[in-house]
Amino acid sequence: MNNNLESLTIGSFAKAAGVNVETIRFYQRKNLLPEPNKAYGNIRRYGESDVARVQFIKSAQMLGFSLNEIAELLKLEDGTRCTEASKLAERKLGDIRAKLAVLLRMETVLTQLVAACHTKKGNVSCPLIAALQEHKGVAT
Amino acid sequence: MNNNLESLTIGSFAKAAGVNVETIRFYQRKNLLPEPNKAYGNIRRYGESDVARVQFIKSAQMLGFSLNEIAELLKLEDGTRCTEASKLAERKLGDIRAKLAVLLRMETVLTQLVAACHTKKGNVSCPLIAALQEHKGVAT
DNA sequence: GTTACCTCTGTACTCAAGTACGGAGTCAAG
DNA sequence: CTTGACTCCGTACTTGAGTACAGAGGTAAC
Repeated sequence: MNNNLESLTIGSFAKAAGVNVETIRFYQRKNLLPEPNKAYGNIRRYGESDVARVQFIKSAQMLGFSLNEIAELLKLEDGTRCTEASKLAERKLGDIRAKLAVLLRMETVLTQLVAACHTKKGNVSCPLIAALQEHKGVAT
Repeated sequence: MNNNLESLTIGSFAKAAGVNVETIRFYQRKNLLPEPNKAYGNIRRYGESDVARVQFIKSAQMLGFSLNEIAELLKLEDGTRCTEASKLAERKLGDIRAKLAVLLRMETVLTQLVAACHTKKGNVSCPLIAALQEHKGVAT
């Protein structure tokens, strides 16, 4: 199950990670993925950890992080020195908590909307925008 | 405080919403914003609700929603018929909860990382990727 | 030892989401 | 009634994130 040796060619790697081969190459050019040293025959091999890394990139993208920001996050994984890492982590935590707050508010409002629809069965409008504004009432 | 009349020209509107004038026009072309009927002199006027709408778009973008997806979310706000709205809301809730789950996991891991750095003051590496993988162990 | 299917490198194309710009019209102040 | 700042409309350019493709080489199976 934990087959950790570098055994995948770029094609099967891409398939395993659920992306295009060209995407892999693109990430390598961007230094989001290390270019593995090519064993004999000029052909590169990849392992499970590379697959996980690509999936992480994709998850983070879904959350609105750009590839540059993801590169920062990956620096944490890659074990930068501690002070530096912790600075970075704290900044990223800020971003993440801000996103969490907005998403949570969206979730609440949508849940209420769905509930309202189910009970009232009438025309309901959704104060989605207003709900997201609430926190702004505090300080402008 | 709640100055709700349509009083802003596109320039002040853009400034109030924190975006470029061209962005406003672009959103209008994309039907993310209604084009207000131009009063005399061929010049359009905007109100507070338009500002809120643009800010909503920007928030949702930060969270990884595309403009097309945001258009869907805005349909909810705009009071579509209830059955339809509730279907859409439930789908979007799914998206949002998935994002929440990932963000929460990121938050946990980063928090731990920061704590570890502060106490150990040594070299700590961050199992960020591994942490995001955990849920995948259940069903592949 | 050739055939079919891979990989490698590099360059070019695409698509979403803006940004910039040119030329014409508008408006408020001086 | 002109000047400066703003708006309108349309088209073109830019940037981020890939995708596609051409031409050359590798490789495993027949």
